[in-house]
Amino acid sequence: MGPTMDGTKQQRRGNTRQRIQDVALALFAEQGYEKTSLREIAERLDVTKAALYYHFKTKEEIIVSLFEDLTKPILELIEWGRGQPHTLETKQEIIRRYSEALQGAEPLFRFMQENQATVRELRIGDTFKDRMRGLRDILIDPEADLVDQVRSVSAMFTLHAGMFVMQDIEGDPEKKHEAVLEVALDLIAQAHEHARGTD
Amino acid sequence: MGPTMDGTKQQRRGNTRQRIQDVALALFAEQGYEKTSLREIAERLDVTKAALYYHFKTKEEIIVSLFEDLTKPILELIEWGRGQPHTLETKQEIIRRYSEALQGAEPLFRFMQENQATVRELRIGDTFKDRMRGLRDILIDPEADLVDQVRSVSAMFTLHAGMFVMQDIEGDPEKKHEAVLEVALDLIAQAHEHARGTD
Amino acid sequence: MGPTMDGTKQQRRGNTRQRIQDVALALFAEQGYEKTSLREIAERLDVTKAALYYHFKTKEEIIVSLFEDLTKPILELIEWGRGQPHTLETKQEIIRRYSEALQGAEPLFRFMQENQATVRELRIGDTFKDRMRGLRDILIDPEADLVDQVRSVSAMFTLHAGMFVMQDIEGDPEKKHEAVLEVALDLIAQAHEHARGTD
Amino acid sequence: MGPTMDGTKQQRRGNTRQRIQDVALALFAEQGYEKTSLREIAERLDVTKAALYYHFKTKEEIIVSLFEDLTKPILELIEWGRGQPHTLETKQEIIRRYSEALQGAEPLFRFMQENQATVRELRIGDTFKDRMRGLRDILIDPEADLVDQVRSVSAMFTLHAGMFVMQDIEGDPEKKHEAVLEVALDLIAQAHEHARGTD
DNA sequence: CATGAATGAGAATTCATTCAT
DNA sequence: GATGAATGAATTCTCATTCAT
Repeated sequence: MGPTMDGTKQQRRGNTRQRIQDVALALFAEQGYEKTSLREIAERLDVTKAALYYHFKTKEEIIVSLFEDLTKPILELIEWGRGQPHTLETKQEIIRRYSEALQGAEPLFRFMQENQATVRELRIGDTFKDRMRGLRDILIDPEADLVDQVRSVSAMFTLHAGMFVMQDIEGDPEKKHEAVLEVALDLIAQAHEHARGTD
Repeated sequence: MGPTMDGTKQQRRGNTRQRIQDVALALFAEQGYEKTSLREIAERLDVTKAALYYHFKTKEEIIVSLFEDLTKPILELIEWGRGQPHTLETKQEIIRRYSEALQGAEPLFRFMQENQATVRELRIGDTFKDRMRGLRDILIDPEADLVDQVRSVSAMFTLHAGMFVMQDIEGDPEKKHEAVLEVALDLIAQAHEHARGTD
Repeated sequence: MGPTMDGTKQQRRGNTRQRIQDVALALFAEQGYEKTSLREIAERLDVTKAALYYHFKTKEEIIVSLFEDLTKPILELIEWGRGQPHTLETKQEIIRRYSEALQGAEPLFRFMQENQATVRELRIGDTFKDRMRGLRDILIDPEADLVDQVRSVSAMFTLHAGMFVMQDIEGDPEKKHEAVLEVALDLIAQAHEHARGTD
Repeated sequence: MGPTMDGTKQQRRGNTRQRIQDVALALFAEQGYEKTSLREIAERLDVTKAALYYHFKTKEEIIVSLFEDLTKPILELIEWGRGQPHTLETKQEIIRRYSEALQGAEPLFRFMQENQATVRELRIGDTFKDRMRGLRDILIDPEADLVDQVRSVSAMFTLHAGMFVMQDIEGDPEKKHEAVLEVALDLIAQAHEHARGTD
């Protein structure tokens, strides 16, 4: 007498919350947050709007929960980075792992990138900005040349651009990804070298 | 008993269309397109919503008109670039002028960047993408190494990042701008050099 | 074989039913019936909404049960009054005991007074009106002068007003209560005297 | 081509706001505030819900506007009373004019009385309480005997009771009204006399 | 040029209620 | 005795848009 008596009907177990998150994220990423209505999410799941409200108190809470669940790796990355010496190796490791984290939650980050205006007004807005700043502060030497500071920021944004803009450049995705990572690592290396020379 | 009975009130001549555009752009850039209602725009201008409809047939047309008015420099830049040889000098000139164009219409580009999901669904979406691609095709050598192609794209995005993300790095705005430009030019130069070697 | 099937005093072992009533009454009295949701009641008790439905078939049944439990003294008072002669003493006793009944179930009566529009649509509405009429018919001599009939009604309402409006007049609560009772008794006495004179 | 082209259609002039107020007050008084939905009001007027929102920003604003329009006489009465000496004549005049004011806006006052719990949460709640206190302070001598203070309050509440409760006592409405007024005046007189004696 | 009045569609949210477990 | 999960109906409110004047 398990909770699933047949495989034909949908499994109404404890996974509804998860399914809401999945569908919501897909729609948010595709159409944007404002353009995605709860009606649409509910319809796609074949439940009522009220069911969504059983699992999430507000529409915002859906995106907040996604954010919290999916950006944990980045939070951990920042915490790890803070404890490391500001060496080139650390920075390279940050870039590499950040790249991986981005890929691990691609739809969420596409959403964050394409709905910045919206996100700014949401509760996650500040949290997100804080994290970006956290990463930046690990990558940047505050006394470094301004140009090199820009290089570090540029490295991060190259990864972002790599996710979205590079998509319509032809080529093997795997290869493109490697190329993006290489440019980012290169920028970081350039930024770091000069800084050393300046020391 | 015309609309202007005294000269004390603001000059309600023929500039209403322009004023609508200004206020709309400011609000779109600040809050996003969906979150900005026509009521809000009208209120800020102290006219009725219906007045907006005298000047623009739809809400979308307001943003379209802004886009068309403000991105003309970029369109011209692309046309100019297409007629030039693919030399480093050309590319550098493109980067320089693109940077200027971005600054000349900062709120619009901030809006485009922060409302990508929305923009994609709007009529301007495709136009914008086409322009980005136009620029890219001038900057990129299709036979170049993938890594160098990424460098070129990265140069463009460094300019974008420079507009928005760099804002909360401290420093003289003028100097920051120069630094951003330098990194972009540097990336372009690196991309070009290798390509030459490959030739 | 229902969980509550005895006519004697309740005080069931599982006191949840009682707790629901207590919390519900407190909230109904504070915020009104419509503004108080079952979710709120359940949350305050730290049970689920469904638990409420185990004890009461509907929201209305909660207030009905409260009404029935708490107005029994008044029902008994009416029954007692009906068997008495229409003397001044009887009327005075009614007023005195009514005043006590009101105080014994203050939150309920505050609720009834402040939610008349709602109560009217509920099942208890008619019952309540019947009781009020019952009391009135004991206090009023139908052949008495209209002015004296008003005096009798006014006596009752003075008690009501005493409960709620007098609260923000300063003074010892006990003393205020006595003063209210005195005015009510006085009105009844005046009404009665004239009636006698008319006889 | 005046605003009315035919008599068949409803007169869509400047009276919609007024019509909304009328229908809303009727429904609020009949069913209570919460039980009356904007849909119902709109349907009864044969306009859309959105039309209501053109004239009133929120549901609450409808009742606020009614309150402000209809209780002005009472406000003026209080202001007048404040400037008068605290004689019996003044108090009697207050009672008389208050009684008239109540009758002039009967549905509103019935609504206020029967929806006190709701009104308390609304913006008008405090205003209303203030007015009641204003009246009370004119009628009451603060150094008077507590019993006489109660008499004054009771006079006011007799008028209230007279509006609503007396309805189901048989008799000519005009006569009943006079009787109610007489009892109220009587209470005020009794309260005043004693006070004089105490002075 | 512009307004006043209105609409139709749709949004997020809340509620009392149900029922299998 | 109670819960977890869900529903259906309703609610307040907002928005882009229209049109006669």
